[in-house]
Amino acid sequence: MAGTIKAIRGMKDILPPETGRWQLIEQVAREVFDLYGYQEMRLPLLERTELFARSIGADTDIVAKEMYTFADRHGESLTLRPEATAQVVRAVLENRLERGFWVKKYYTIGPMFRYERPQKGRYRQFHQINCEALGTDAPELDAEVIFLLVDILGRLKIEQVRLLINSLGCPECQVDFKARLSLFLAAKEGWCDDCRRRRDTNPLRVLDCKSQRCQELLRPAPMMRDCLCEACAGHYARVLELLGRAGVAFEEQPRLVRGLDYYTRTAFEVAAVGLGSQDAVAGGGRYNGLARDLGGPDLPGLGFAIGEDRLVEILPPDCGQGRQEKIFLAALGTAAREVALALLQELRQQGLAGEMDFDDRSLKAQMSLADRLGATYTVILGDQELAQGQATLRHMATGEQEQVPLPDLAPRLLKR
RNA sequence: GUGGGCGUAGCUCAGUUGGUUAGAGCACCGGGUUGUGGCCCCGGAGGCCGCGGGUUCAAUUCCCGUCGCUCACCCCA
Repeated sequence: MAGTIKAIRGMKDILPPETGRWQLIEQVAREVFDLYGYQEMRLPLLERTELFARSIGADTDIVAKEMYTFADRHGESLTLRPEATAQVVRAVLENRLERGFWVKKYYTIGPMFRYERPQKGRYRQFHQINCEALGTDAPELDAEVIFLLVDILGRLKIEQVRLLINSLGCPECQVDFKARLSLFLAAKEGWCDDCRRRRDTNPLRVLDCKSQRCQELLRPAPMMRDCLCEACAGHYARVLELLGRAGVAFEEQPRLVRGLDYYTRTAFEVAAVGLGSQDAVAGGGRYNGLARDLGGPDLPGLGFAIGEDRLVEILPPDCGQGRQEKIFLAALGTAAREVALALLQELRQQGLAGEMDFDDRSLKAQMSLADRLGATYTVILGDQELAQGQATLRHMATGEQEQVPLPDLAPRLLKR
């Protein structure tokens, strides 16, 4: 329609029946979170810009060119959240939730915003299911978080995914590694334009360049694995061991790096087929220094985000179709409508879904409506039925009909 | 930010080597059943052929621009 207002670029309406798939995903996720001891947080969409600049890293693509940032009416710089982790940590610190010796486990579900060029699986408003666990550096927690993620995907019958894992080490390992990597990169020629740029800005990113030429050149490059300090190496080995014992299939991906600066040690990603180039359905890792970077105490933690939009895409097609039993009341005339409305309310109070038409349509039209709404039974109430204190009950699939006394109708329908 | 592809009915798409009333399928509305849905048959409604400019006697068609969608790069979930 020309001239009508349309949704803005990169943002889309999520409509039925697709909303059923979203509900299913969230329902399963909530069940699993509950099983693992997680509680929900509902957080603001807006935060101070500084929160993201300090946590994600001022030089990252997200902060440097993808955030929806603006000044509010008092001139304060605000940003629509591009991710949730920084915000969860902020909320934990602000509300003093980090106190106590146990592990704090939170999840949050909602929209995130990044000003990127939209494409398949990538929107400017997208939705994440976020898991964060804080309070210990124990590798068992890394394993448990990954179990949780695998559990959600498994219950949703998501097939054909790969769990990629790596360790990014601690800041000390990273300094060592970056130095060695930079020397290596500088000593070689033939890098693509992007990588020549990244050589200076973010050498780690060269590692997962998709250019075949660059990957060739990288073959003899130093590996993060070889730069891990003893503690980090031990931590990583233990995580892999625990995953293996639990029978969780994973692939070590020594080149896996993350685009957010706060990650340390364990980093992982779930890649799916059938999503085009934006194939990361979930990603996460450890962020032991994040709380401190945000002015808080030393609070190790890790988490992940599931890209809900992408998950919906790869969910088996028959999922989330919510086939609710329902009845339709076809009433003819004002008096019948009144009786029908009362009956309908009674059925609904008892938990049986039902609908009726209010616009005095023909029986034919009402039958057609009943069919479209997917009614299993239609109750026909007209003058004839009313006069006899009965209603006609029609089973839609078979077409069988019978006369039922009005008082017996509700019990009859509810009993089946 | 860069590059490719595509914009015709609500949806999926034909079509016009530039020419008079622009088509199909699905969906929608009505009729075939004055109180009975689906299937079938018949009929109907629904289009500034994305927008602006140019070429031309004539543009939905060719050219330029623009906007939008889309895929890829980049980046990430």
